[in-house]
Amino acid sequence: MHQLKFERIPRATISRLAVYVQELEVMEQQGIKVISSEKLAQLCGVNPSQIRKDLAYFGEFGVRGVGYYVHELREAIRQSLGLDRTWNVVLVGVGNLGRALLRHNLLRKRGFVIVAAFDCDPFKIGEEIAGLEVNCTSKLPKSTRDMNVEIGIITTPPERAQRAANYLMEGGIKGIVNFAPSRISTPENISVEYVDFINHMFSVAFNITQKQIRGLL
Amino acid sequence: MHQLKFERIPRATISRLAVYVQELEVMEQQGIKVISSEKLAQLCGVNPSQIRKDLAYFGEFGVRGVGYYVHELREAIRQSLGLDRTWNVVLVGVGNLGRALLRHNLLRKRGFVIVAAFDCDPFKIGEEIAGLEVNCTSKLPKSTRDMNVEIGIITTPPERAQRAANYLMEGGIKGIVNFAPSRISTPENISVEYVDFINHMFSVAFNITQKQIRGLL
DNA sequence: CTGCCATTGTTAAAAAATTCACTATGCATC
DNA sequence: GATGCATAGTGAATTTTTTAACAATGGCAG
Ligand SMILES: NC(=O)c1ccc[n+]([C@@H]2O[C@H](COP(=O)([O-])OP(=O)(O)OC[C@H]3O[C@@H](n4cnc5c(N)ncnc54)[C@H](O)[C@@H]3O)[C@@H](O)[C@H]2O)c1
Ligand SMILES: NC(=O)c1ccc[n+]([C@@H]2O[C@H](COP(=O)([O-])OP(=O)(O)OC[C@H]3O[C@@H](n4cnc5c(N)ncnc54)[C@H](O)[C@@H]3O)[C@@H](O)[C@H]2O)c1
Repeated sequence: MHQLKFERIPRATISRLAVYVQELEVMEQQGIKVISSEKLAQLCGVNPSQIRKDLAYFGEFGVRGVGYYVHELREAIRQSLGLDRTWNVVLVGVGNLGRALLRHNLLRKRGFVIVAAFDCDPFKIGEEIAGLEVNCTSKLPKSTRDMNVEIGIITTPPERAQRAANYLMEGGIKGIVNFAPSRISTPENISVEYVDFINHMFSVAFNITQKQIRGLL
Repeated sequence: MHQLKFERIPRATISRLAVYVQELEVMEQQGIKVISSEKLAQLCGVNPSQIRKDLAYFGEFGVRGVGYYVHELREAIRQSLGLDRTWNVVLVGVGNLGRALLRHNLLRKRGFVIVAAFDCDPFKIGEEIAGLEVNCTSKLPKSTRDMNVEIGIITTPPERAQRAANYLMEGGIKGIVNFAPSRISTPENISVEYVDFINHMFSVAFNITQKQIRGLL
């Protein structure tokens, strides 16, 4: 009776589901078999209703009076999000951050496999990082088509992000995760996400300032 | 008549303000002197009312019939957020990501100065990165107090994040930006922000999947 | 097999955030 | 100095998201 809802799913829900998955994995490692929304909520720093609601978008995964089976819930979320498969990814801009991401194993663990890396700097082309050779950006469109890549990661300087995005789109990419602090323009059918860490710095600074101001009153 | 409002300011507003600042800086470099909420909204991918509302939390910065003076608006936002000063920051966990952040100059440009870096790996201690010597984590609490550090960045593996946070709190830190994918527990008076990039990967993957499902119907 | 307990799934209420629509006002022009 | 125009500021309406409350139900004890 549930199976597929046509409600729009809030962006914030996806964000939280990522957190749930992470916490569930830790529990699984610790051998915890069952968890209630109450306890999970506590660990994730959210409201228990919120968890039940988030999950309700996708189906019924719990057992009333018992809770959620940790392993099954994790699997259910992964499936719901379309993460129960491998996604081919390319990375554009092999600088400090690009290298860190290439060497990072969490992506692969989640099914995102970086199959190629590109840079426009001749000194970087040919270099090998994490078992991957850096290629010239001009080869990007053909490579991504040949390798059936669906997602592109941009880690170029901000003023180059649009150019990188254009290459990716030329290569038939369907989604972009942009780490550069600049907006890019793309047609409607491309999903774009911006990873911005400076806003978190702003937020912490602002909160500290606020508390100090409040404290003075 | 405005000066200080006691409304709670939405987290999302701060996030957008960071985007506005970035776009305003680009305009300033291009020599653009004045911008309307309409145009800025277009560049930032938001609604013009949203911009006016966001700014209204802090004051009146525009000129009716004209728009906003780019430089003044940028300054006004920076001031409103408490970014018109220098923030001393320390970083814990000098791995791939930690190094990338240490070498990154956007932080400094925004007034966040990393004054010390710590790691527990004896092979890393003593190494110099971006003009900063890596110190032993055991020295962290004393150092942060001595250097008047207010913000800590965590880039350790997730299972070490809590420990890193404890050291930071021992050092009298007021806010934490955690790049590790694990929740940390802290007393109320510490501001914590989680930088999570995997949820953006999830989101793009999910959106692509959704579109494909929709397309089939 | 019955009834109780715990905890989910869900509906309703509340709160928060966004967008709209309009009012106010600074600036330029005549 | 008055008039028109463009655009900011703002209160109200709308939409979205979160939280609370509770009815439904699986498991377990007796
Ligand atoms: N370093 C960090 O910790 C960090 C953190 C968050 C965000 N960022 C952002 O990520 C981006 C990269 O940061 P970084 O520190 O790695 O910078 P970087 O200068 O070290 O690396 C940028 C790389 O992109 C390459 N490049 C430039 N134009 C290109 C193009 N058109 N096509 C392909 N490659 C191109 C350069 O050759 C260079 O290798 C920046 O936008 C930065 O603001 C960095
Ligand atoms: N690499 C990336 O691109 C990336 C991106 C996003 C998030 N992250 C997250 O950031 C964190 C760091 O990632 P990484 O790739 O740099 O890992 P890494 O293993 O390269 O670096 C971790 C560093 O932390 C140090 N460390 C461990 N325990 C410590 C402790 N108790 N005190 C001080 N230092 C300690 C280690 O010695 C090591 O140098 C991880 O949690 C990762 O999930 C990484």
